[in-house]
Amino acid sequence: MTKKQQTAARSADVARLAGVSRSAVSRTFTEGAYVSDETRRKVLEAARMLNYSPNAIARSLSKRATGLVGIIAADLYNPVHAQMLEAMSRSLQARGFGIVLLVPDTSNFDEFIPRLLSYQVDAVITTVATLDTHLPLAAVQTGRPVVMMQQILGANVLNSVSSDDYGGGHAAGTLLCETGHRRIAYISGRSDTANNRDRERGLRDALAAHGLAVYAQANGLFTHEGAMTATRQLLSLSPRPDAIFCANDLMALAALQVSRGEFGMAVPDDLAIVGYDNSAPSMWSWPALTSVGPDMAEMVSLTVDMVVRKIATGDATVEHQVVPVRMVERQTTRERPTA
Amino acid sequence: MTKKQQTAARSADVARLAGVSRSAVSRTFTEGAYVSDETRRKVLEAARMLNYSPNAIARSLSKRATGLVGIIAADLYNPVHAQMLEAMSRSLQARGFGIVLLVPDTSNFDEFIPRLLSYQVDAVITTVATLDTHLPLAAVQTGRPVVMMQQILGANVLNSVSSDDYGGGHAAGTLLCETGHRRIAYISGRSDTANNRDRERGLRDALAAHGLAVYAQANGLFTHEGAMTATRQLLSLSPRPDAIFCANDLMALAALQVSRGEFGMAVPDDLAIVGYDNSAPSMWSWPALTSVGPDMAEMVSLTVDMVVRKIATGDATVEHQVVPVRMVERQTTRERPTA
DNA sequence: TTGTACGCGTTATCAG
DNA sequence: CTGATAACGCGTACAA
Repeated sequence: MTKKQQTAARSADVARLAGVSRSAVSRTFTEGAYVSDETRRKVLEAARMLNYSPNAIARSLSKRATGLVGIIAADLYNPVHAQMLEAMSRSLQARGFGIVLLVPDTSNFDEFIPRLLSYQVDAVITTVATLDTHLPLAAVQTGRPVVMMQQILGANVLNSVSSDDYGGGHAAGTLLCETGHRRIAYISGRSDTANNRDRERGLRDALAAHGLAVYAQANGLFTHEGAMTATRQLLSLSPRPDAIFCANDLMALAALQVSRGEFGMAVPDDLAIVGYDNSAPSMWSWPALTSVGPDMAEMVSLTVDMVVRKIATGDATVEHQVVPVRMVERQTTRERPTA
Repeated sequence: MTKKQQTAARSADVARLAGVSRSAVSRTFTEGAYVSDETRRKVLEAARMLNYSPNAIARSLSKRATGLVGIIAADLYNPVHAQMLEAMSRSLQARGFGIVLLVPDTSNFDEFIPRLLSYQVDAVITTVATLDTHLPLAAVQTGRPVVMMQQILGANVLNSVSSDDYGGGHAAGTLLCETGHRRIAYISGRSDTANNRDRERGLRDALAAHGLAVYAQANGLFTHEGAMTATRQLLSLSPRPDAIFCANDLMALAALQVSRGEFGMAVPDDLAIVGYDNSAPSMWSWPALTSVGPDMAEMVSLTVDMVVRKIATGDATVEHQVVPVRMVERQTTRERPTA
């Protein structure tokens, strides 16, 4: 049919076929440039025939902007991260940006950032809570906007859009107190994260307001496996806790599994469980998991807005946005007594 | 400390500082090029001082290769897709490639492929099972390697690395028959996918070999919500099925939830459930889900090998790789009688 | 409105 | 082994 096009058509080819200059072709494919309708028509016609589309790489070199946003993501086995990545990608794409994905490997973190930057991404978004601060900082030094979707300990000089971890922990503690629990345990996440620190603080303050302290605590490292061990520890206490708050849903599912499967406990009658993130799997378990978490769509929307704005304006001020969280009561907690 | 570098250093800057030519700088940063140790040392020194790293965009333009691989992914809420994306990214990065992620939106599928191609990716990998065939075909027309990690109906002209769906369905059917089930139901996935077609065929053939037919069937569309409805339908039959095979894990979790939560059934005593994919959540439920699925690492490895090889050699022959599946018996099926 | 000429930052080629 | 010079494909003053 068409001739075997070993090499793609360039703007020069289109120009020749349309009988115009290369500039005319360029302008036709540039938003808001002066081209007569007649010229534009001829160019588009020729472009269609040659199956031409502008080379974004060359365009980037000339415009000194790539229209690419770098996303640093990891732990995609955690549904909340996967969901965030997908939503972010959709939103960015809808705004005309492309995405360069970077999945850092714990071994060679440092090699990757330079590589990401070498692709001249216009901005960087990161969703990893345990990043070394010097990585995003390296990106910042190049003058690119960097937005973190997790607070990173000691990285206050970076833009961030995070959720109200303190409020979330507080809400969980309050719910458990108000539904009559007295021995409330906590399965924490990695202690080097602001997420864990703030959720824990919120929990403690809520319990204190009800005259309680955390009954017991174990570190689940944000992983399912870690939380299985942690749950076994906590449930070996005597008397057992009557409620567990977990710093994420993955760990709460582990607590559910262990308490029912290994200890034969009834949930929520013997043990109430509250997770964090309000991720999809919290709806998939039985009983379905009570969980507190942010409006993900809102977080993504704020982040993308911020990034796009900073790219456009070059605004270099540091901003911190915090989105509120919402408690979603499902089946792993008792119903609140009607006031 | 360092002077505010509004604009990044270029190779010319390094060359000037090192007292050499731009070519020398280029060669220093090019694998296996002739540079004297002395020159290299001077260049690296200057580069370090200026915090220089080569501009990959400019390099791409000149080399006519970007080192970028496009990945088309979607449905990241499905853990198996998220896991695959992460593993693929890691593997590709380890091989020196960067990743351009594309999350197609059902509305404007067609706009995205050209955009992906405009970034001159060296190859395209797709994990979406319901892609329109003309999209990957468009990529193929540009001469780039395209590898699909799902068989797409009617796309035999595209390279593929897929798992043995027929064998998986067959294994599930066989297991259920051998553990004494007689009323085996099937919750299918989207009927426009090869995945669903082959898993179903495998199931039917396995049952037939035991003198059975599928007791009942409902379409769960590969989604959790769809499967909840499907499960309700199936369990409303009288007599009820005594086993359900689901075309993915998400749907199996829904079956588990509904059968226990809404119908008060015991699993696996009243009802056996088998999922597909052997994804992470299959280990998180209680009882843990019996599931059949491929070795994901193997699939990723084969895919990346194929892509890298085809990029390097320009080999345009079409290949189909099929990786075997493995049945992982957990707690939602009875133990096999000891032979 | 159109075309010319130059620049974007790098690599490949080819003399030295 | 090194350095000048020409691509790579496109955007954009500038002059027409």
